[in-house]
Amino acid sequence: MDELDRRGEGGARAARIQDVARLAEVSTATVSRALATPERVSPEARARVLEAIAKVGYVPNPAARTLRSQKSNMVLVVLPNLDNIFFSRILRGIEEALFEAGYGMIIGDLDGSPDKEARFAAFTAAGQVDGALLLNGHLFGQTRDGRGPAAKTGVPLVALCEAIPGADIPQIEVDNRAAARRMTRYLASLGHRRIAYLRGPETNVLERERHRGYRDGLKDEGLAFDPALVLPGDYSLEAGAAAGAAILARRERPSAVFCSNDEMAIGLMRTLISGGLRVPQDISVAGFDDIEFAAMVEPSLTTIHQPRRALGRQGAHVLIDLLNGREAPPRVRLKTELVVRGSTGPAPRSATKRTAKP
Amino acid sequence: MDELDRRGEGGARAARIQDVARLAEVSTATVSRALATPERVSPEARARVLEAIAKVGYVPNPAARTLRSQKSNMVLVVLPNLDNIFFSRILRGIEEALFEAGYGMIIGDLDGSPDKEARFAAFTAAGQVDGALLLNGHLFGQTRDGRGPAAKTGVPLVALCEAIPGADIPQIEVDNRAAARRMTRYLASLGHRRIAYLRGPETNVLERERHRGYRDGLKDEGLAFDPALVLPGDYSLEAGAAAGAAILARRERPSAVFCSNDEMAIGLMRTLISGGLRVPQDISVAGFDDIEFAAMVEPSLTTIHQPRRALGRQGAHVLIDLLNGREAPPRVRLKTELVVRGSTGPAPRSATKRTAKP
DNA sequence: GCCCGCGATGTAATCGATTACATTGAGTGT
DNA sequence: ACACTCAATGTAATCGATTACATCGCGGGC
Repeated sequence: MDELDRRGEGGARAARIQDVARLAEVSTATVSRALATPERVSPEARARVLEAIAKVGYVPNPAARTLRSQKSNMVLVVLPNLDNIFFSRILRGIEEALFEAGYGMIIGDLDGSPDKEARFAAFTAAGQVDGALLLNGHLFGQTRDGRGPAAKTGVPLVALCEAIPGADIPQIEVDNRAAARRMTRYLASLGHRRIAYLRGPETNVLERERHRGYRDGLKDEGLAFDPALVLPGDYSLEAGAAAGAAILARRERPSAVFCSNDEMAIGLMRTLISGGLRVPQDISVAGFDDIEFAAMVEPSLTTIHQPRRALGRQGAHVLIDLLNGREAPPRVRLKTELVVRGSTGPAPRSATKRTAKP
Repeated sequence: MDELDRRGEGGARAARIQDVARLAEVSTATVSRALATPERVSPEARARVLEAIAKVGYVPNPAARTLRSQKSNMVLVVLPNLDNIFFSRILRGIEEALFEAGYGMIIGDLDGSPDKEARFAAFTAAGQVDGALLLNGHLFGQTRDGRGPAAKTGVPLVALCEAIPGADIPQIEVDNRAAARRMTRYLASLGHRRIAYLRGPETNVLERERHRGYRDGLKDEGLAFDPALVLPGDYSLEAGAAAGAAILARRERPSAVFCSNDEMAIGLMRTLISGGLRVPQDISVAGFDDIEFAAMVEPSLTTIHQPRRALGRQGAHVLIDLLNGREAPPRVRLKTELVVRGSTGPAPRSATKRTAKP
C-alpha cells in the first residue's frame, strides 16, 4: 500500500539497477561492474549498459551502496560557528578538495551547544560519514581542556586550525606562536616599548599559542611582560570596541596593540579613532588572520596572513589519504606571512618618552 | 574475507539492531518500535531495550534506515560561493532550523562550474537528500535566464534569496525592489539629484530587482534615469574600487552612489577617500545587505539591512513543511530595514549647483 | 582428444534497518 | 463459556546495490 501510494503520487519512480539490467539484457552484477570496474566487462556489454543507463536516467542509490560497501563518501566538518567569517574560506578549500575526490560535505555547526556535538559524534559512530574534519579545537565528547575521554568514533579524524592537545590525530595548523612572535618583534622594531595584547578566549588552544608567541617576542626584544597590558577579548568586533574604550580611559596608554584576530583589531581601531586618537601616528594596531576586510578598513590593517584556503585543502587531503589507507603526516604546519599595511607605524616620540622610566 | 579484514582492523564492530535485540531478549521489530513508536511497546520491554542500547552503544545505521524508509533526513544547500560572507549567516539560520527538525545539512558550493551542479543534482535524484534549498538563483540544469528544462529532481525544492523566474517552487526572499526604491528615495530626500548606481552582475535576478527599484525610486522623485550613472560591478570589493577610480576620473561626478551590495560600497568608499574626496561631505555612499563590517568601516555605511538569519530559518522551515507533506506558501517576503549611518549626508551645494542645469 | 585456465557473466547472499502481516494471549460482552 | 477485540510481539519480506562464488564456453598445451 505504502509503496503504491508513493509510486502514484510522485510520478515515475527512480530507476533501479534492475531496470537497467533488464533493458541491457544483462544481470545486475554486470551493470554494477560496468560502472565500478569497466575493464572486467566486455566492450559490447558495457556499451549496452551505458546506453540503458542513459535511457532510463539511472543514478545509483547512495543508501544501498553505503549499506553494502560500508562507505558513505561523505565527510563531516565540525566547526564552532558558521557565522565566523574566518571559516568560510577554509570551508571552501575543504569543499574543493573533497569534491575533487568524490566526497560530499556535511556541515556541523556546533554553535556552542554540547548536545549538538553529541549528535554529530553519532554521525561518525553510525557510519553516516567516512571521516571528519574538526575545526573546533577538541574531540567529540572531550572537555575543553583536552582531558576526559574522547568519544569513540571509529572513523579517521583530522584537526584543523586548532591543535588538539593530547589527541592522536593528524593536525593541520598554522604556526600561531611563531607568527605572533614575529608580529611582536616587528612592532618592537618600530620603536614600541609598551605593546599591549588583546587576547581571545583563554580556553582556546589557538589563543594560547598566540599569547605565548607574544611573550616570546617581548623576551626576544628585552621587553618586560606586563599583565596590565593584556586585555581580555573574545574575537568579536564588540570586544575590540570595548578594549578600545578601556585604552582610551587609561592614563598610560600602550603605543601599540597587537590583537589576536582582525575583527577585534578593527573594532578597536574604530573606537580609538572615534576617541580622537590617530592610527598609526598616536597608536599602532595590528591584527591576526588577514580577513578580507583587513585591507579595506581605514587605515588598512597590518596583520598576519594565514593561508586559509590552503589550510582547508591540506586538511581535506590528509583526511582523504587516511580514508584510502595511506599514511598521513602527524602534523602539517603552514607558513604565515606578515602583511604590513597602514595601521602600524613608528612609536610616537611622546609615548617613548612618557614610558621611558615612569 | 573482506568482512573479516575490516573486523580485525578496526577493533569492535558497530553494534547492530540484532545485538540489541538479543541482549534485551526481544525481536528486532520490538527494538525498532521501542525507538520509533514507544507507545506501542510495553514499558518493561522498552526499558530492557533502552538498557541494552546503552550497554552496547547502539546507533542506528543511517544507510539502512534510508534505504528502507526512503528518507535520508538530509537536506542539500546549494550556493554559488561559500566564500561570500553574505551567505554565512543565512547558512547558520538554515543549519539551526534543520538541526532542530532532525535534519543534517550537506553543502554544495557551486563555485561557478556547471559540472558541480550536475553532481549535486544527482544527489537529489538519487535520494541522497530529502530536499534542497537553492541559494543560487536557478534550478538544476537550467540556464541562467530561467529557460531551458530544469533537471528532474524528485524532491521538494525551495529557493532562497534569489527568486527563480518561472520556477514552480516556493520562494523566500527579501523585497529587493522595494528596498532599493526606498534607498534611492532616501538619497533624493537628502537633496541628491545625480544618484549613481553601482550594479552587480546583470545575469543575477536579485540584481535586476534592485536595479528596478533604483529606477522606481528615481521616477518617484522626478529624476531622469541616466545610463551614464549606472556603473558596472560584480559584487566584489575590487569592483567597488574600480568604480571609485572611474568616478574620480570623471568631470561630472554623482553626488551619491547607491551600491547594490556592501562589499562594493566599501571598496568604493575606500578608493574615493584615498582619492581625496570626503564621505559624506563631498559624496554620499550607500550599500545593500548590512554585512557585519558595514558598521565598522569609517565612515560607517548606510545600507539596507536584510534579516539573513531569519531568511535562512524561514527557508528551512518551508522546506521542512513540504517534506512533511504540509502546505507551504508559494512565496514569503521578508521585510528589510533602511539603516542610516555615517556614509550618507546632504548633497553638497556645489554638486547641486553644478548639476542644476548643465 | 582431453583438460586446464581464464575471461565474461550470472546467481544469490549480504549490508541493517523498517514494517506488513501473523500470532499469541488477556480481557470483555453476552 | 464462547466469540471477539485489541495490545504486544514475532517472523520475514523488503529497500537497492555490491560481490563471493558458481557457471559457461573458448582456446591452448600436452
